[in-house]
This record gives sequence, C-alpha cells and structure tokens, in this order.
Amino acid sequence: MSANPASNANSPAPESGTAASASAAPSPTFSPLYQQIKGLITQSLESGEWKPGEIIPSEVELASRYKVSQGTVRKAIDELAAENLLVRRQGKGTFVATHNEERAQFRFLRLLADDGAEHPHISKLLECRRLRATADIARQLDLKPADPVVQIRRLLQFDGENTVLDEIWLPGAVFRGLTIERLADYKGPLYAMFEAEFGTRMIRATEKIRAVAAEPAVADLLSVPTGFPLLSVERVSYTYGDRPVEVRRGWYVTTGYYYQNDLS
Amino acid sequence: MSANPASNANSPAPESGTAASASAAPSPTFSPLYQQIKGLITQSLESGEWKPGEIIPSEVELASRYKVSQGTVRKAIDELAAENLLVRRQGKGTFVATHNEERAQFRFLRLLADDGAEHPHISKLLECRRLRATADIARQLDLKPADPVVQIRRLLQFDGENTVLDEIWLPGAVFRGLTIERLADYKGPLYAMFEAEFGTRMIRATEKIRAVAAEPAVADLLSVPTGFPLLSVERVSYTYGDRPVEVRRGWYVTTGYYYQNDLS
DNA sequence: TAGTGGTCTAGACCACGTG
DNA sequence: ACGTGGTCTAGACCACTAT
Repeated sequence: MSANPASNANSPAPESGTAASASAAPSPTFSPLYQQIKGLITQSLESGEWKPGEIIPSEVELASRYKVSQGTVRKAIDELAAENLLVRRQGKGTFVATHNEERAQFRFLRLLADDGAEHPHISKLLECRRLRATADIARQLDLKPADPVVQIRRLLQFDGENTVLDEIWLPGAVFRGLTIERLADYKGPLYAMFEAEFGTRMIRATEKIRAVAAEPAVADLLSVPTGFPLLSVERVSYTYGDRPVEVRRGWYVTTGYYYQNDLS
Repeated sequence: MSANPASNANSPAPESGTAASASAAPSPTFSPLYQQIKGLITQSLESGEWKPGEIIPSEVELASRYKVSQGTVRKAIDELAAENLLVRRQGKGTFVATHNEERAQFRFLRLLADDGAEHPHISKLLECRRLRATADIARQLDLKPADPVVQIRRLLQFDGENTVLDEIWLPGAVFRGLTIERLADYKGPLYAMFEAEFGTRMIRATEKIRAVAAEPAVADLLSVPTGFPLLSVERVSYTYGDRPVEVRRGWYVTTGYYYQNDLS
C-alpha cells in the first residue's frame, strides 16, 4: 500500500497507474487525488451501481478498491455528503441520498405557515401532456427548439386551501412513458418518483423569485382575485454533471404562508 | 508533542489538562477536540483579538498554542471557513472574513437584473432615529419591550430607480452613537460599517419572503401605484453566539430584477 | 528561499449501532 | 464482539505567494 499517487511529478520513476488521469506537468492541470476519487464515486452513483437509499461500500473497502488511503476516500465522501449526494450514519455506514426523507423535501419547497410550522400538503394533478419545447424552455433545458417535452400542471393544497400552482417542463427523451396516471398512482414527492422510476435525481436548483399580479387564469385556479399579489418562482433543476432536467414555474399564495430562506 | 488529548477515558493515567473541558464520562457530554478548538478561535474572533480583514496565526502556530496537532486545528478552521467566518488563501494565510468583499455583499442582497447581471446600487438615507422597541421588535431582538432601539429607513436605487425600501431596527445598547450623519459619511455596505465601527459582525440571517400589495406610503416612496405587487422580505440577522442583532423589513420592486436563490 | 495552506498516508483509538 | 464512521496524531511532500 505504499504506492505514491500523491507524487504527481516527483521521483524519476514515472509510475502513475493509480486511479484517474494523473498529470505529469503539475501547473495547468492539477486535480487532487480525493477529487478524482470523488469523480469515480459520482460515476457509480450516476450509473446506478448504488441506488438512492442503498448503502455504499465502507470507507476501507473503497480505499482498497481505489488503491488510496482511507483518509483520501474520507475526504471525497465528506464533500459528497456536504453536497447532499450521500448521507453518513455513524455506526451504520454511508447511504445514497434520496428525496424520500423529510429533510430532503423541505430543501425544495420552503413554504411555512406564519407560525413557522411545516404543514403537509396534497397535490392535485391538472394536466400532463407531451408537446414541443418553446425556444425559451428549450434553451433552459439545453434542448433544441421543438424537441419533445412533457408538461405537468398541478395544484398544491395546504390545509385544504389552494396555495401553489406549478407548471413543470421535463425533457421528453428522459421522461418517456410518464403519464398522468403514473403520476397519480405514485405516493410521495415528485422528485422521489423521478429518481425511482426514471433514474433522474435532482441535485441542485436555482430559483428566480418575483412578486407579480395574478393573471385571470392563474387567479381562478388559486381562488384569489385577479391582480392579487403572488410569489413567482422560476426554478431550473440540475442532475449529475450539472445538466438541467427540469424547468418549473410556480405561483405561491403567501397569505398565511411564507417562503423561508437562510443566508448562511 | 505526544500528548494524548484524544483519549478522553483511555489509559489509567488521568492526565487531560489540555484545552477545554475534557469529559471523563464519554456518554453524555462528548465534544470533539476540534470543536473545542473551534470555540476557542471563535472567542478570539468575537473578542476582537483578530479583526475583520486581518490575518490570524498560522496553523502550526495555533497548534502549538492549543497543544494539539496541526490536523486538529485544520479541521476547526475548515468548519469556520465553511461558515464564512474565516477565509483561507493558499500560500498567504487565513484571514478574518469581512463584509467589504464583493462576495460577502451578494450573500445578503441577492437582487439581480433580469439578464442575470449584478448591478450596483446607491443608498438614500431617509431617517435614523432612536425609539422604544415595540413588543414585536423586542421579541425578535431578544430585548425587553420598550428597550431603546435605533430605527433606520433607507431607499436603494438600482440604475437610478427606486427599487428597495428598507426599515431596520437595531438594539440601542449596542449601536450607541449611531447617527444619520455617521451613516451618510461611511462609504461601503451597512454591515461593513457595523463590523468596523460597532464591533458587531453579522454571521447569518433568516428571511421570510412574501408577495404583498404596496400600501400607499410604501408605494409613494418606491414610485409605484398603490396595490402594486412587492416582494416583502423580513430578515433577522445574528452575530456570534446566535444572538439576534438586526430586524429588517424590506420591500422590493421586482420589475426588471429578481431575488436569486440557490437550493443546494 | 522560506512560510503558508493543501494533500496524502498510516496507524491508533473512540463513539455508535447491531448482532 | 465486531464493523462502521468519527477523531487525533505525526510526518512527508506539494502548490502557491512573497521576499
């Protein structure tokens, strides 16, 4: 185990066949070993070798597989856990993160009641149809204009009151076979279904938030008067490799509820 | 340097006089060494031993001061850097974070133009007066009702247009001697002034975001019609020890601009 | 050349969860 | 009792920055 992957350009001996691409010239392309290990682990996650909710091999096992020390594997896993791709559980092992946990759900719908409580909600599906991407949606999903997409429209009810209207676009090539029946049958969060049934896990997202006046069609669905102030939330979600796989436009009624954000 | 602070209850020899409170019984109160070091470093930050922008002692120096290994100090600093209290610069040293950096400012005012560009803004002070805390403000600032507070009101202009109206409350005991003149004279962000002139550094904040209809007084100041949809942002900011030291109510005009949030 | 943070290793021991 | 992640150490070397 005394191999020296650390020495990128060290002793005369040019032995380097360890893990990924070890560069000879240190200056332009230098990637720490643990970053390379991180990449290898991410590959296994993306390929489905370890599925959401499952346990991954122990640190010592991964260390021997990749021919590095446990500390190096540890640092790679540390970063992946910080990015919410893995979850560590002391005494048990390291697990692939999933959108089925309580914790993961609040990450992507941070709507709390005025008293700070996290209320449950139910989803009313309005529509699920296949159509061709507009120029705007195509650009955001990194598709060509008129490529096939799936559009979902739904309503979220908090305490029986219509609170959120969502319009969701997904690349049709990835979400082949997605129908409103399958959506209706699935119990649990949308993102949990996407990762379980389509192998597409949402890693991160960016949101653009504005205050807008409700247009008649939206106002009607949300049971508020036309012109009522709504929170407009435009989200783009990304999966492995920072590939965009969802565009979502949401309208939130924020009377009795608020969008919680932490600056830290 | 072969002291063994790691052994909380190890060999018969009960030598443990290292840094903070090393517990004898491992079960109920166990705090890792690096957490204790982290606490000691935080104390030095809070007490002003190392001021914002300044360099702190090197890792080896801190290791010898605290009688632990460099790796333990490193882990403590790693976490403090992740929490934006410290900034590491390879080859130079580790520095106390400050609100004067570009990066730190966007953390607390995430308003971007529709094209994604970060526009500069100028601040127009409206008011700065001392009054007594309402029950609501007192509760949020952890004060007693009718305790003295400072209220600041100001307008932010983006590209010459009134865009943000802020109402800020600060504990009067901490911000003694704060006047509108001093505010007007200071060049730079508000939080940079607070840390430089009052030794109070904002560490983190929580925001409650809603869409509201502009009331006449607010609408007038923001040059929009009454009833216009505005983003309402209620912020509470915290300093060391998670003590709240600022309440801020903001109204944002989000035509041409949006509030950017990243879910990661 | 010297000093700083950054990486990597090897080994020891601890806390936690499960047999 | 055993395996897992979590902590701590000591030492080596690398990359970056300044002098």
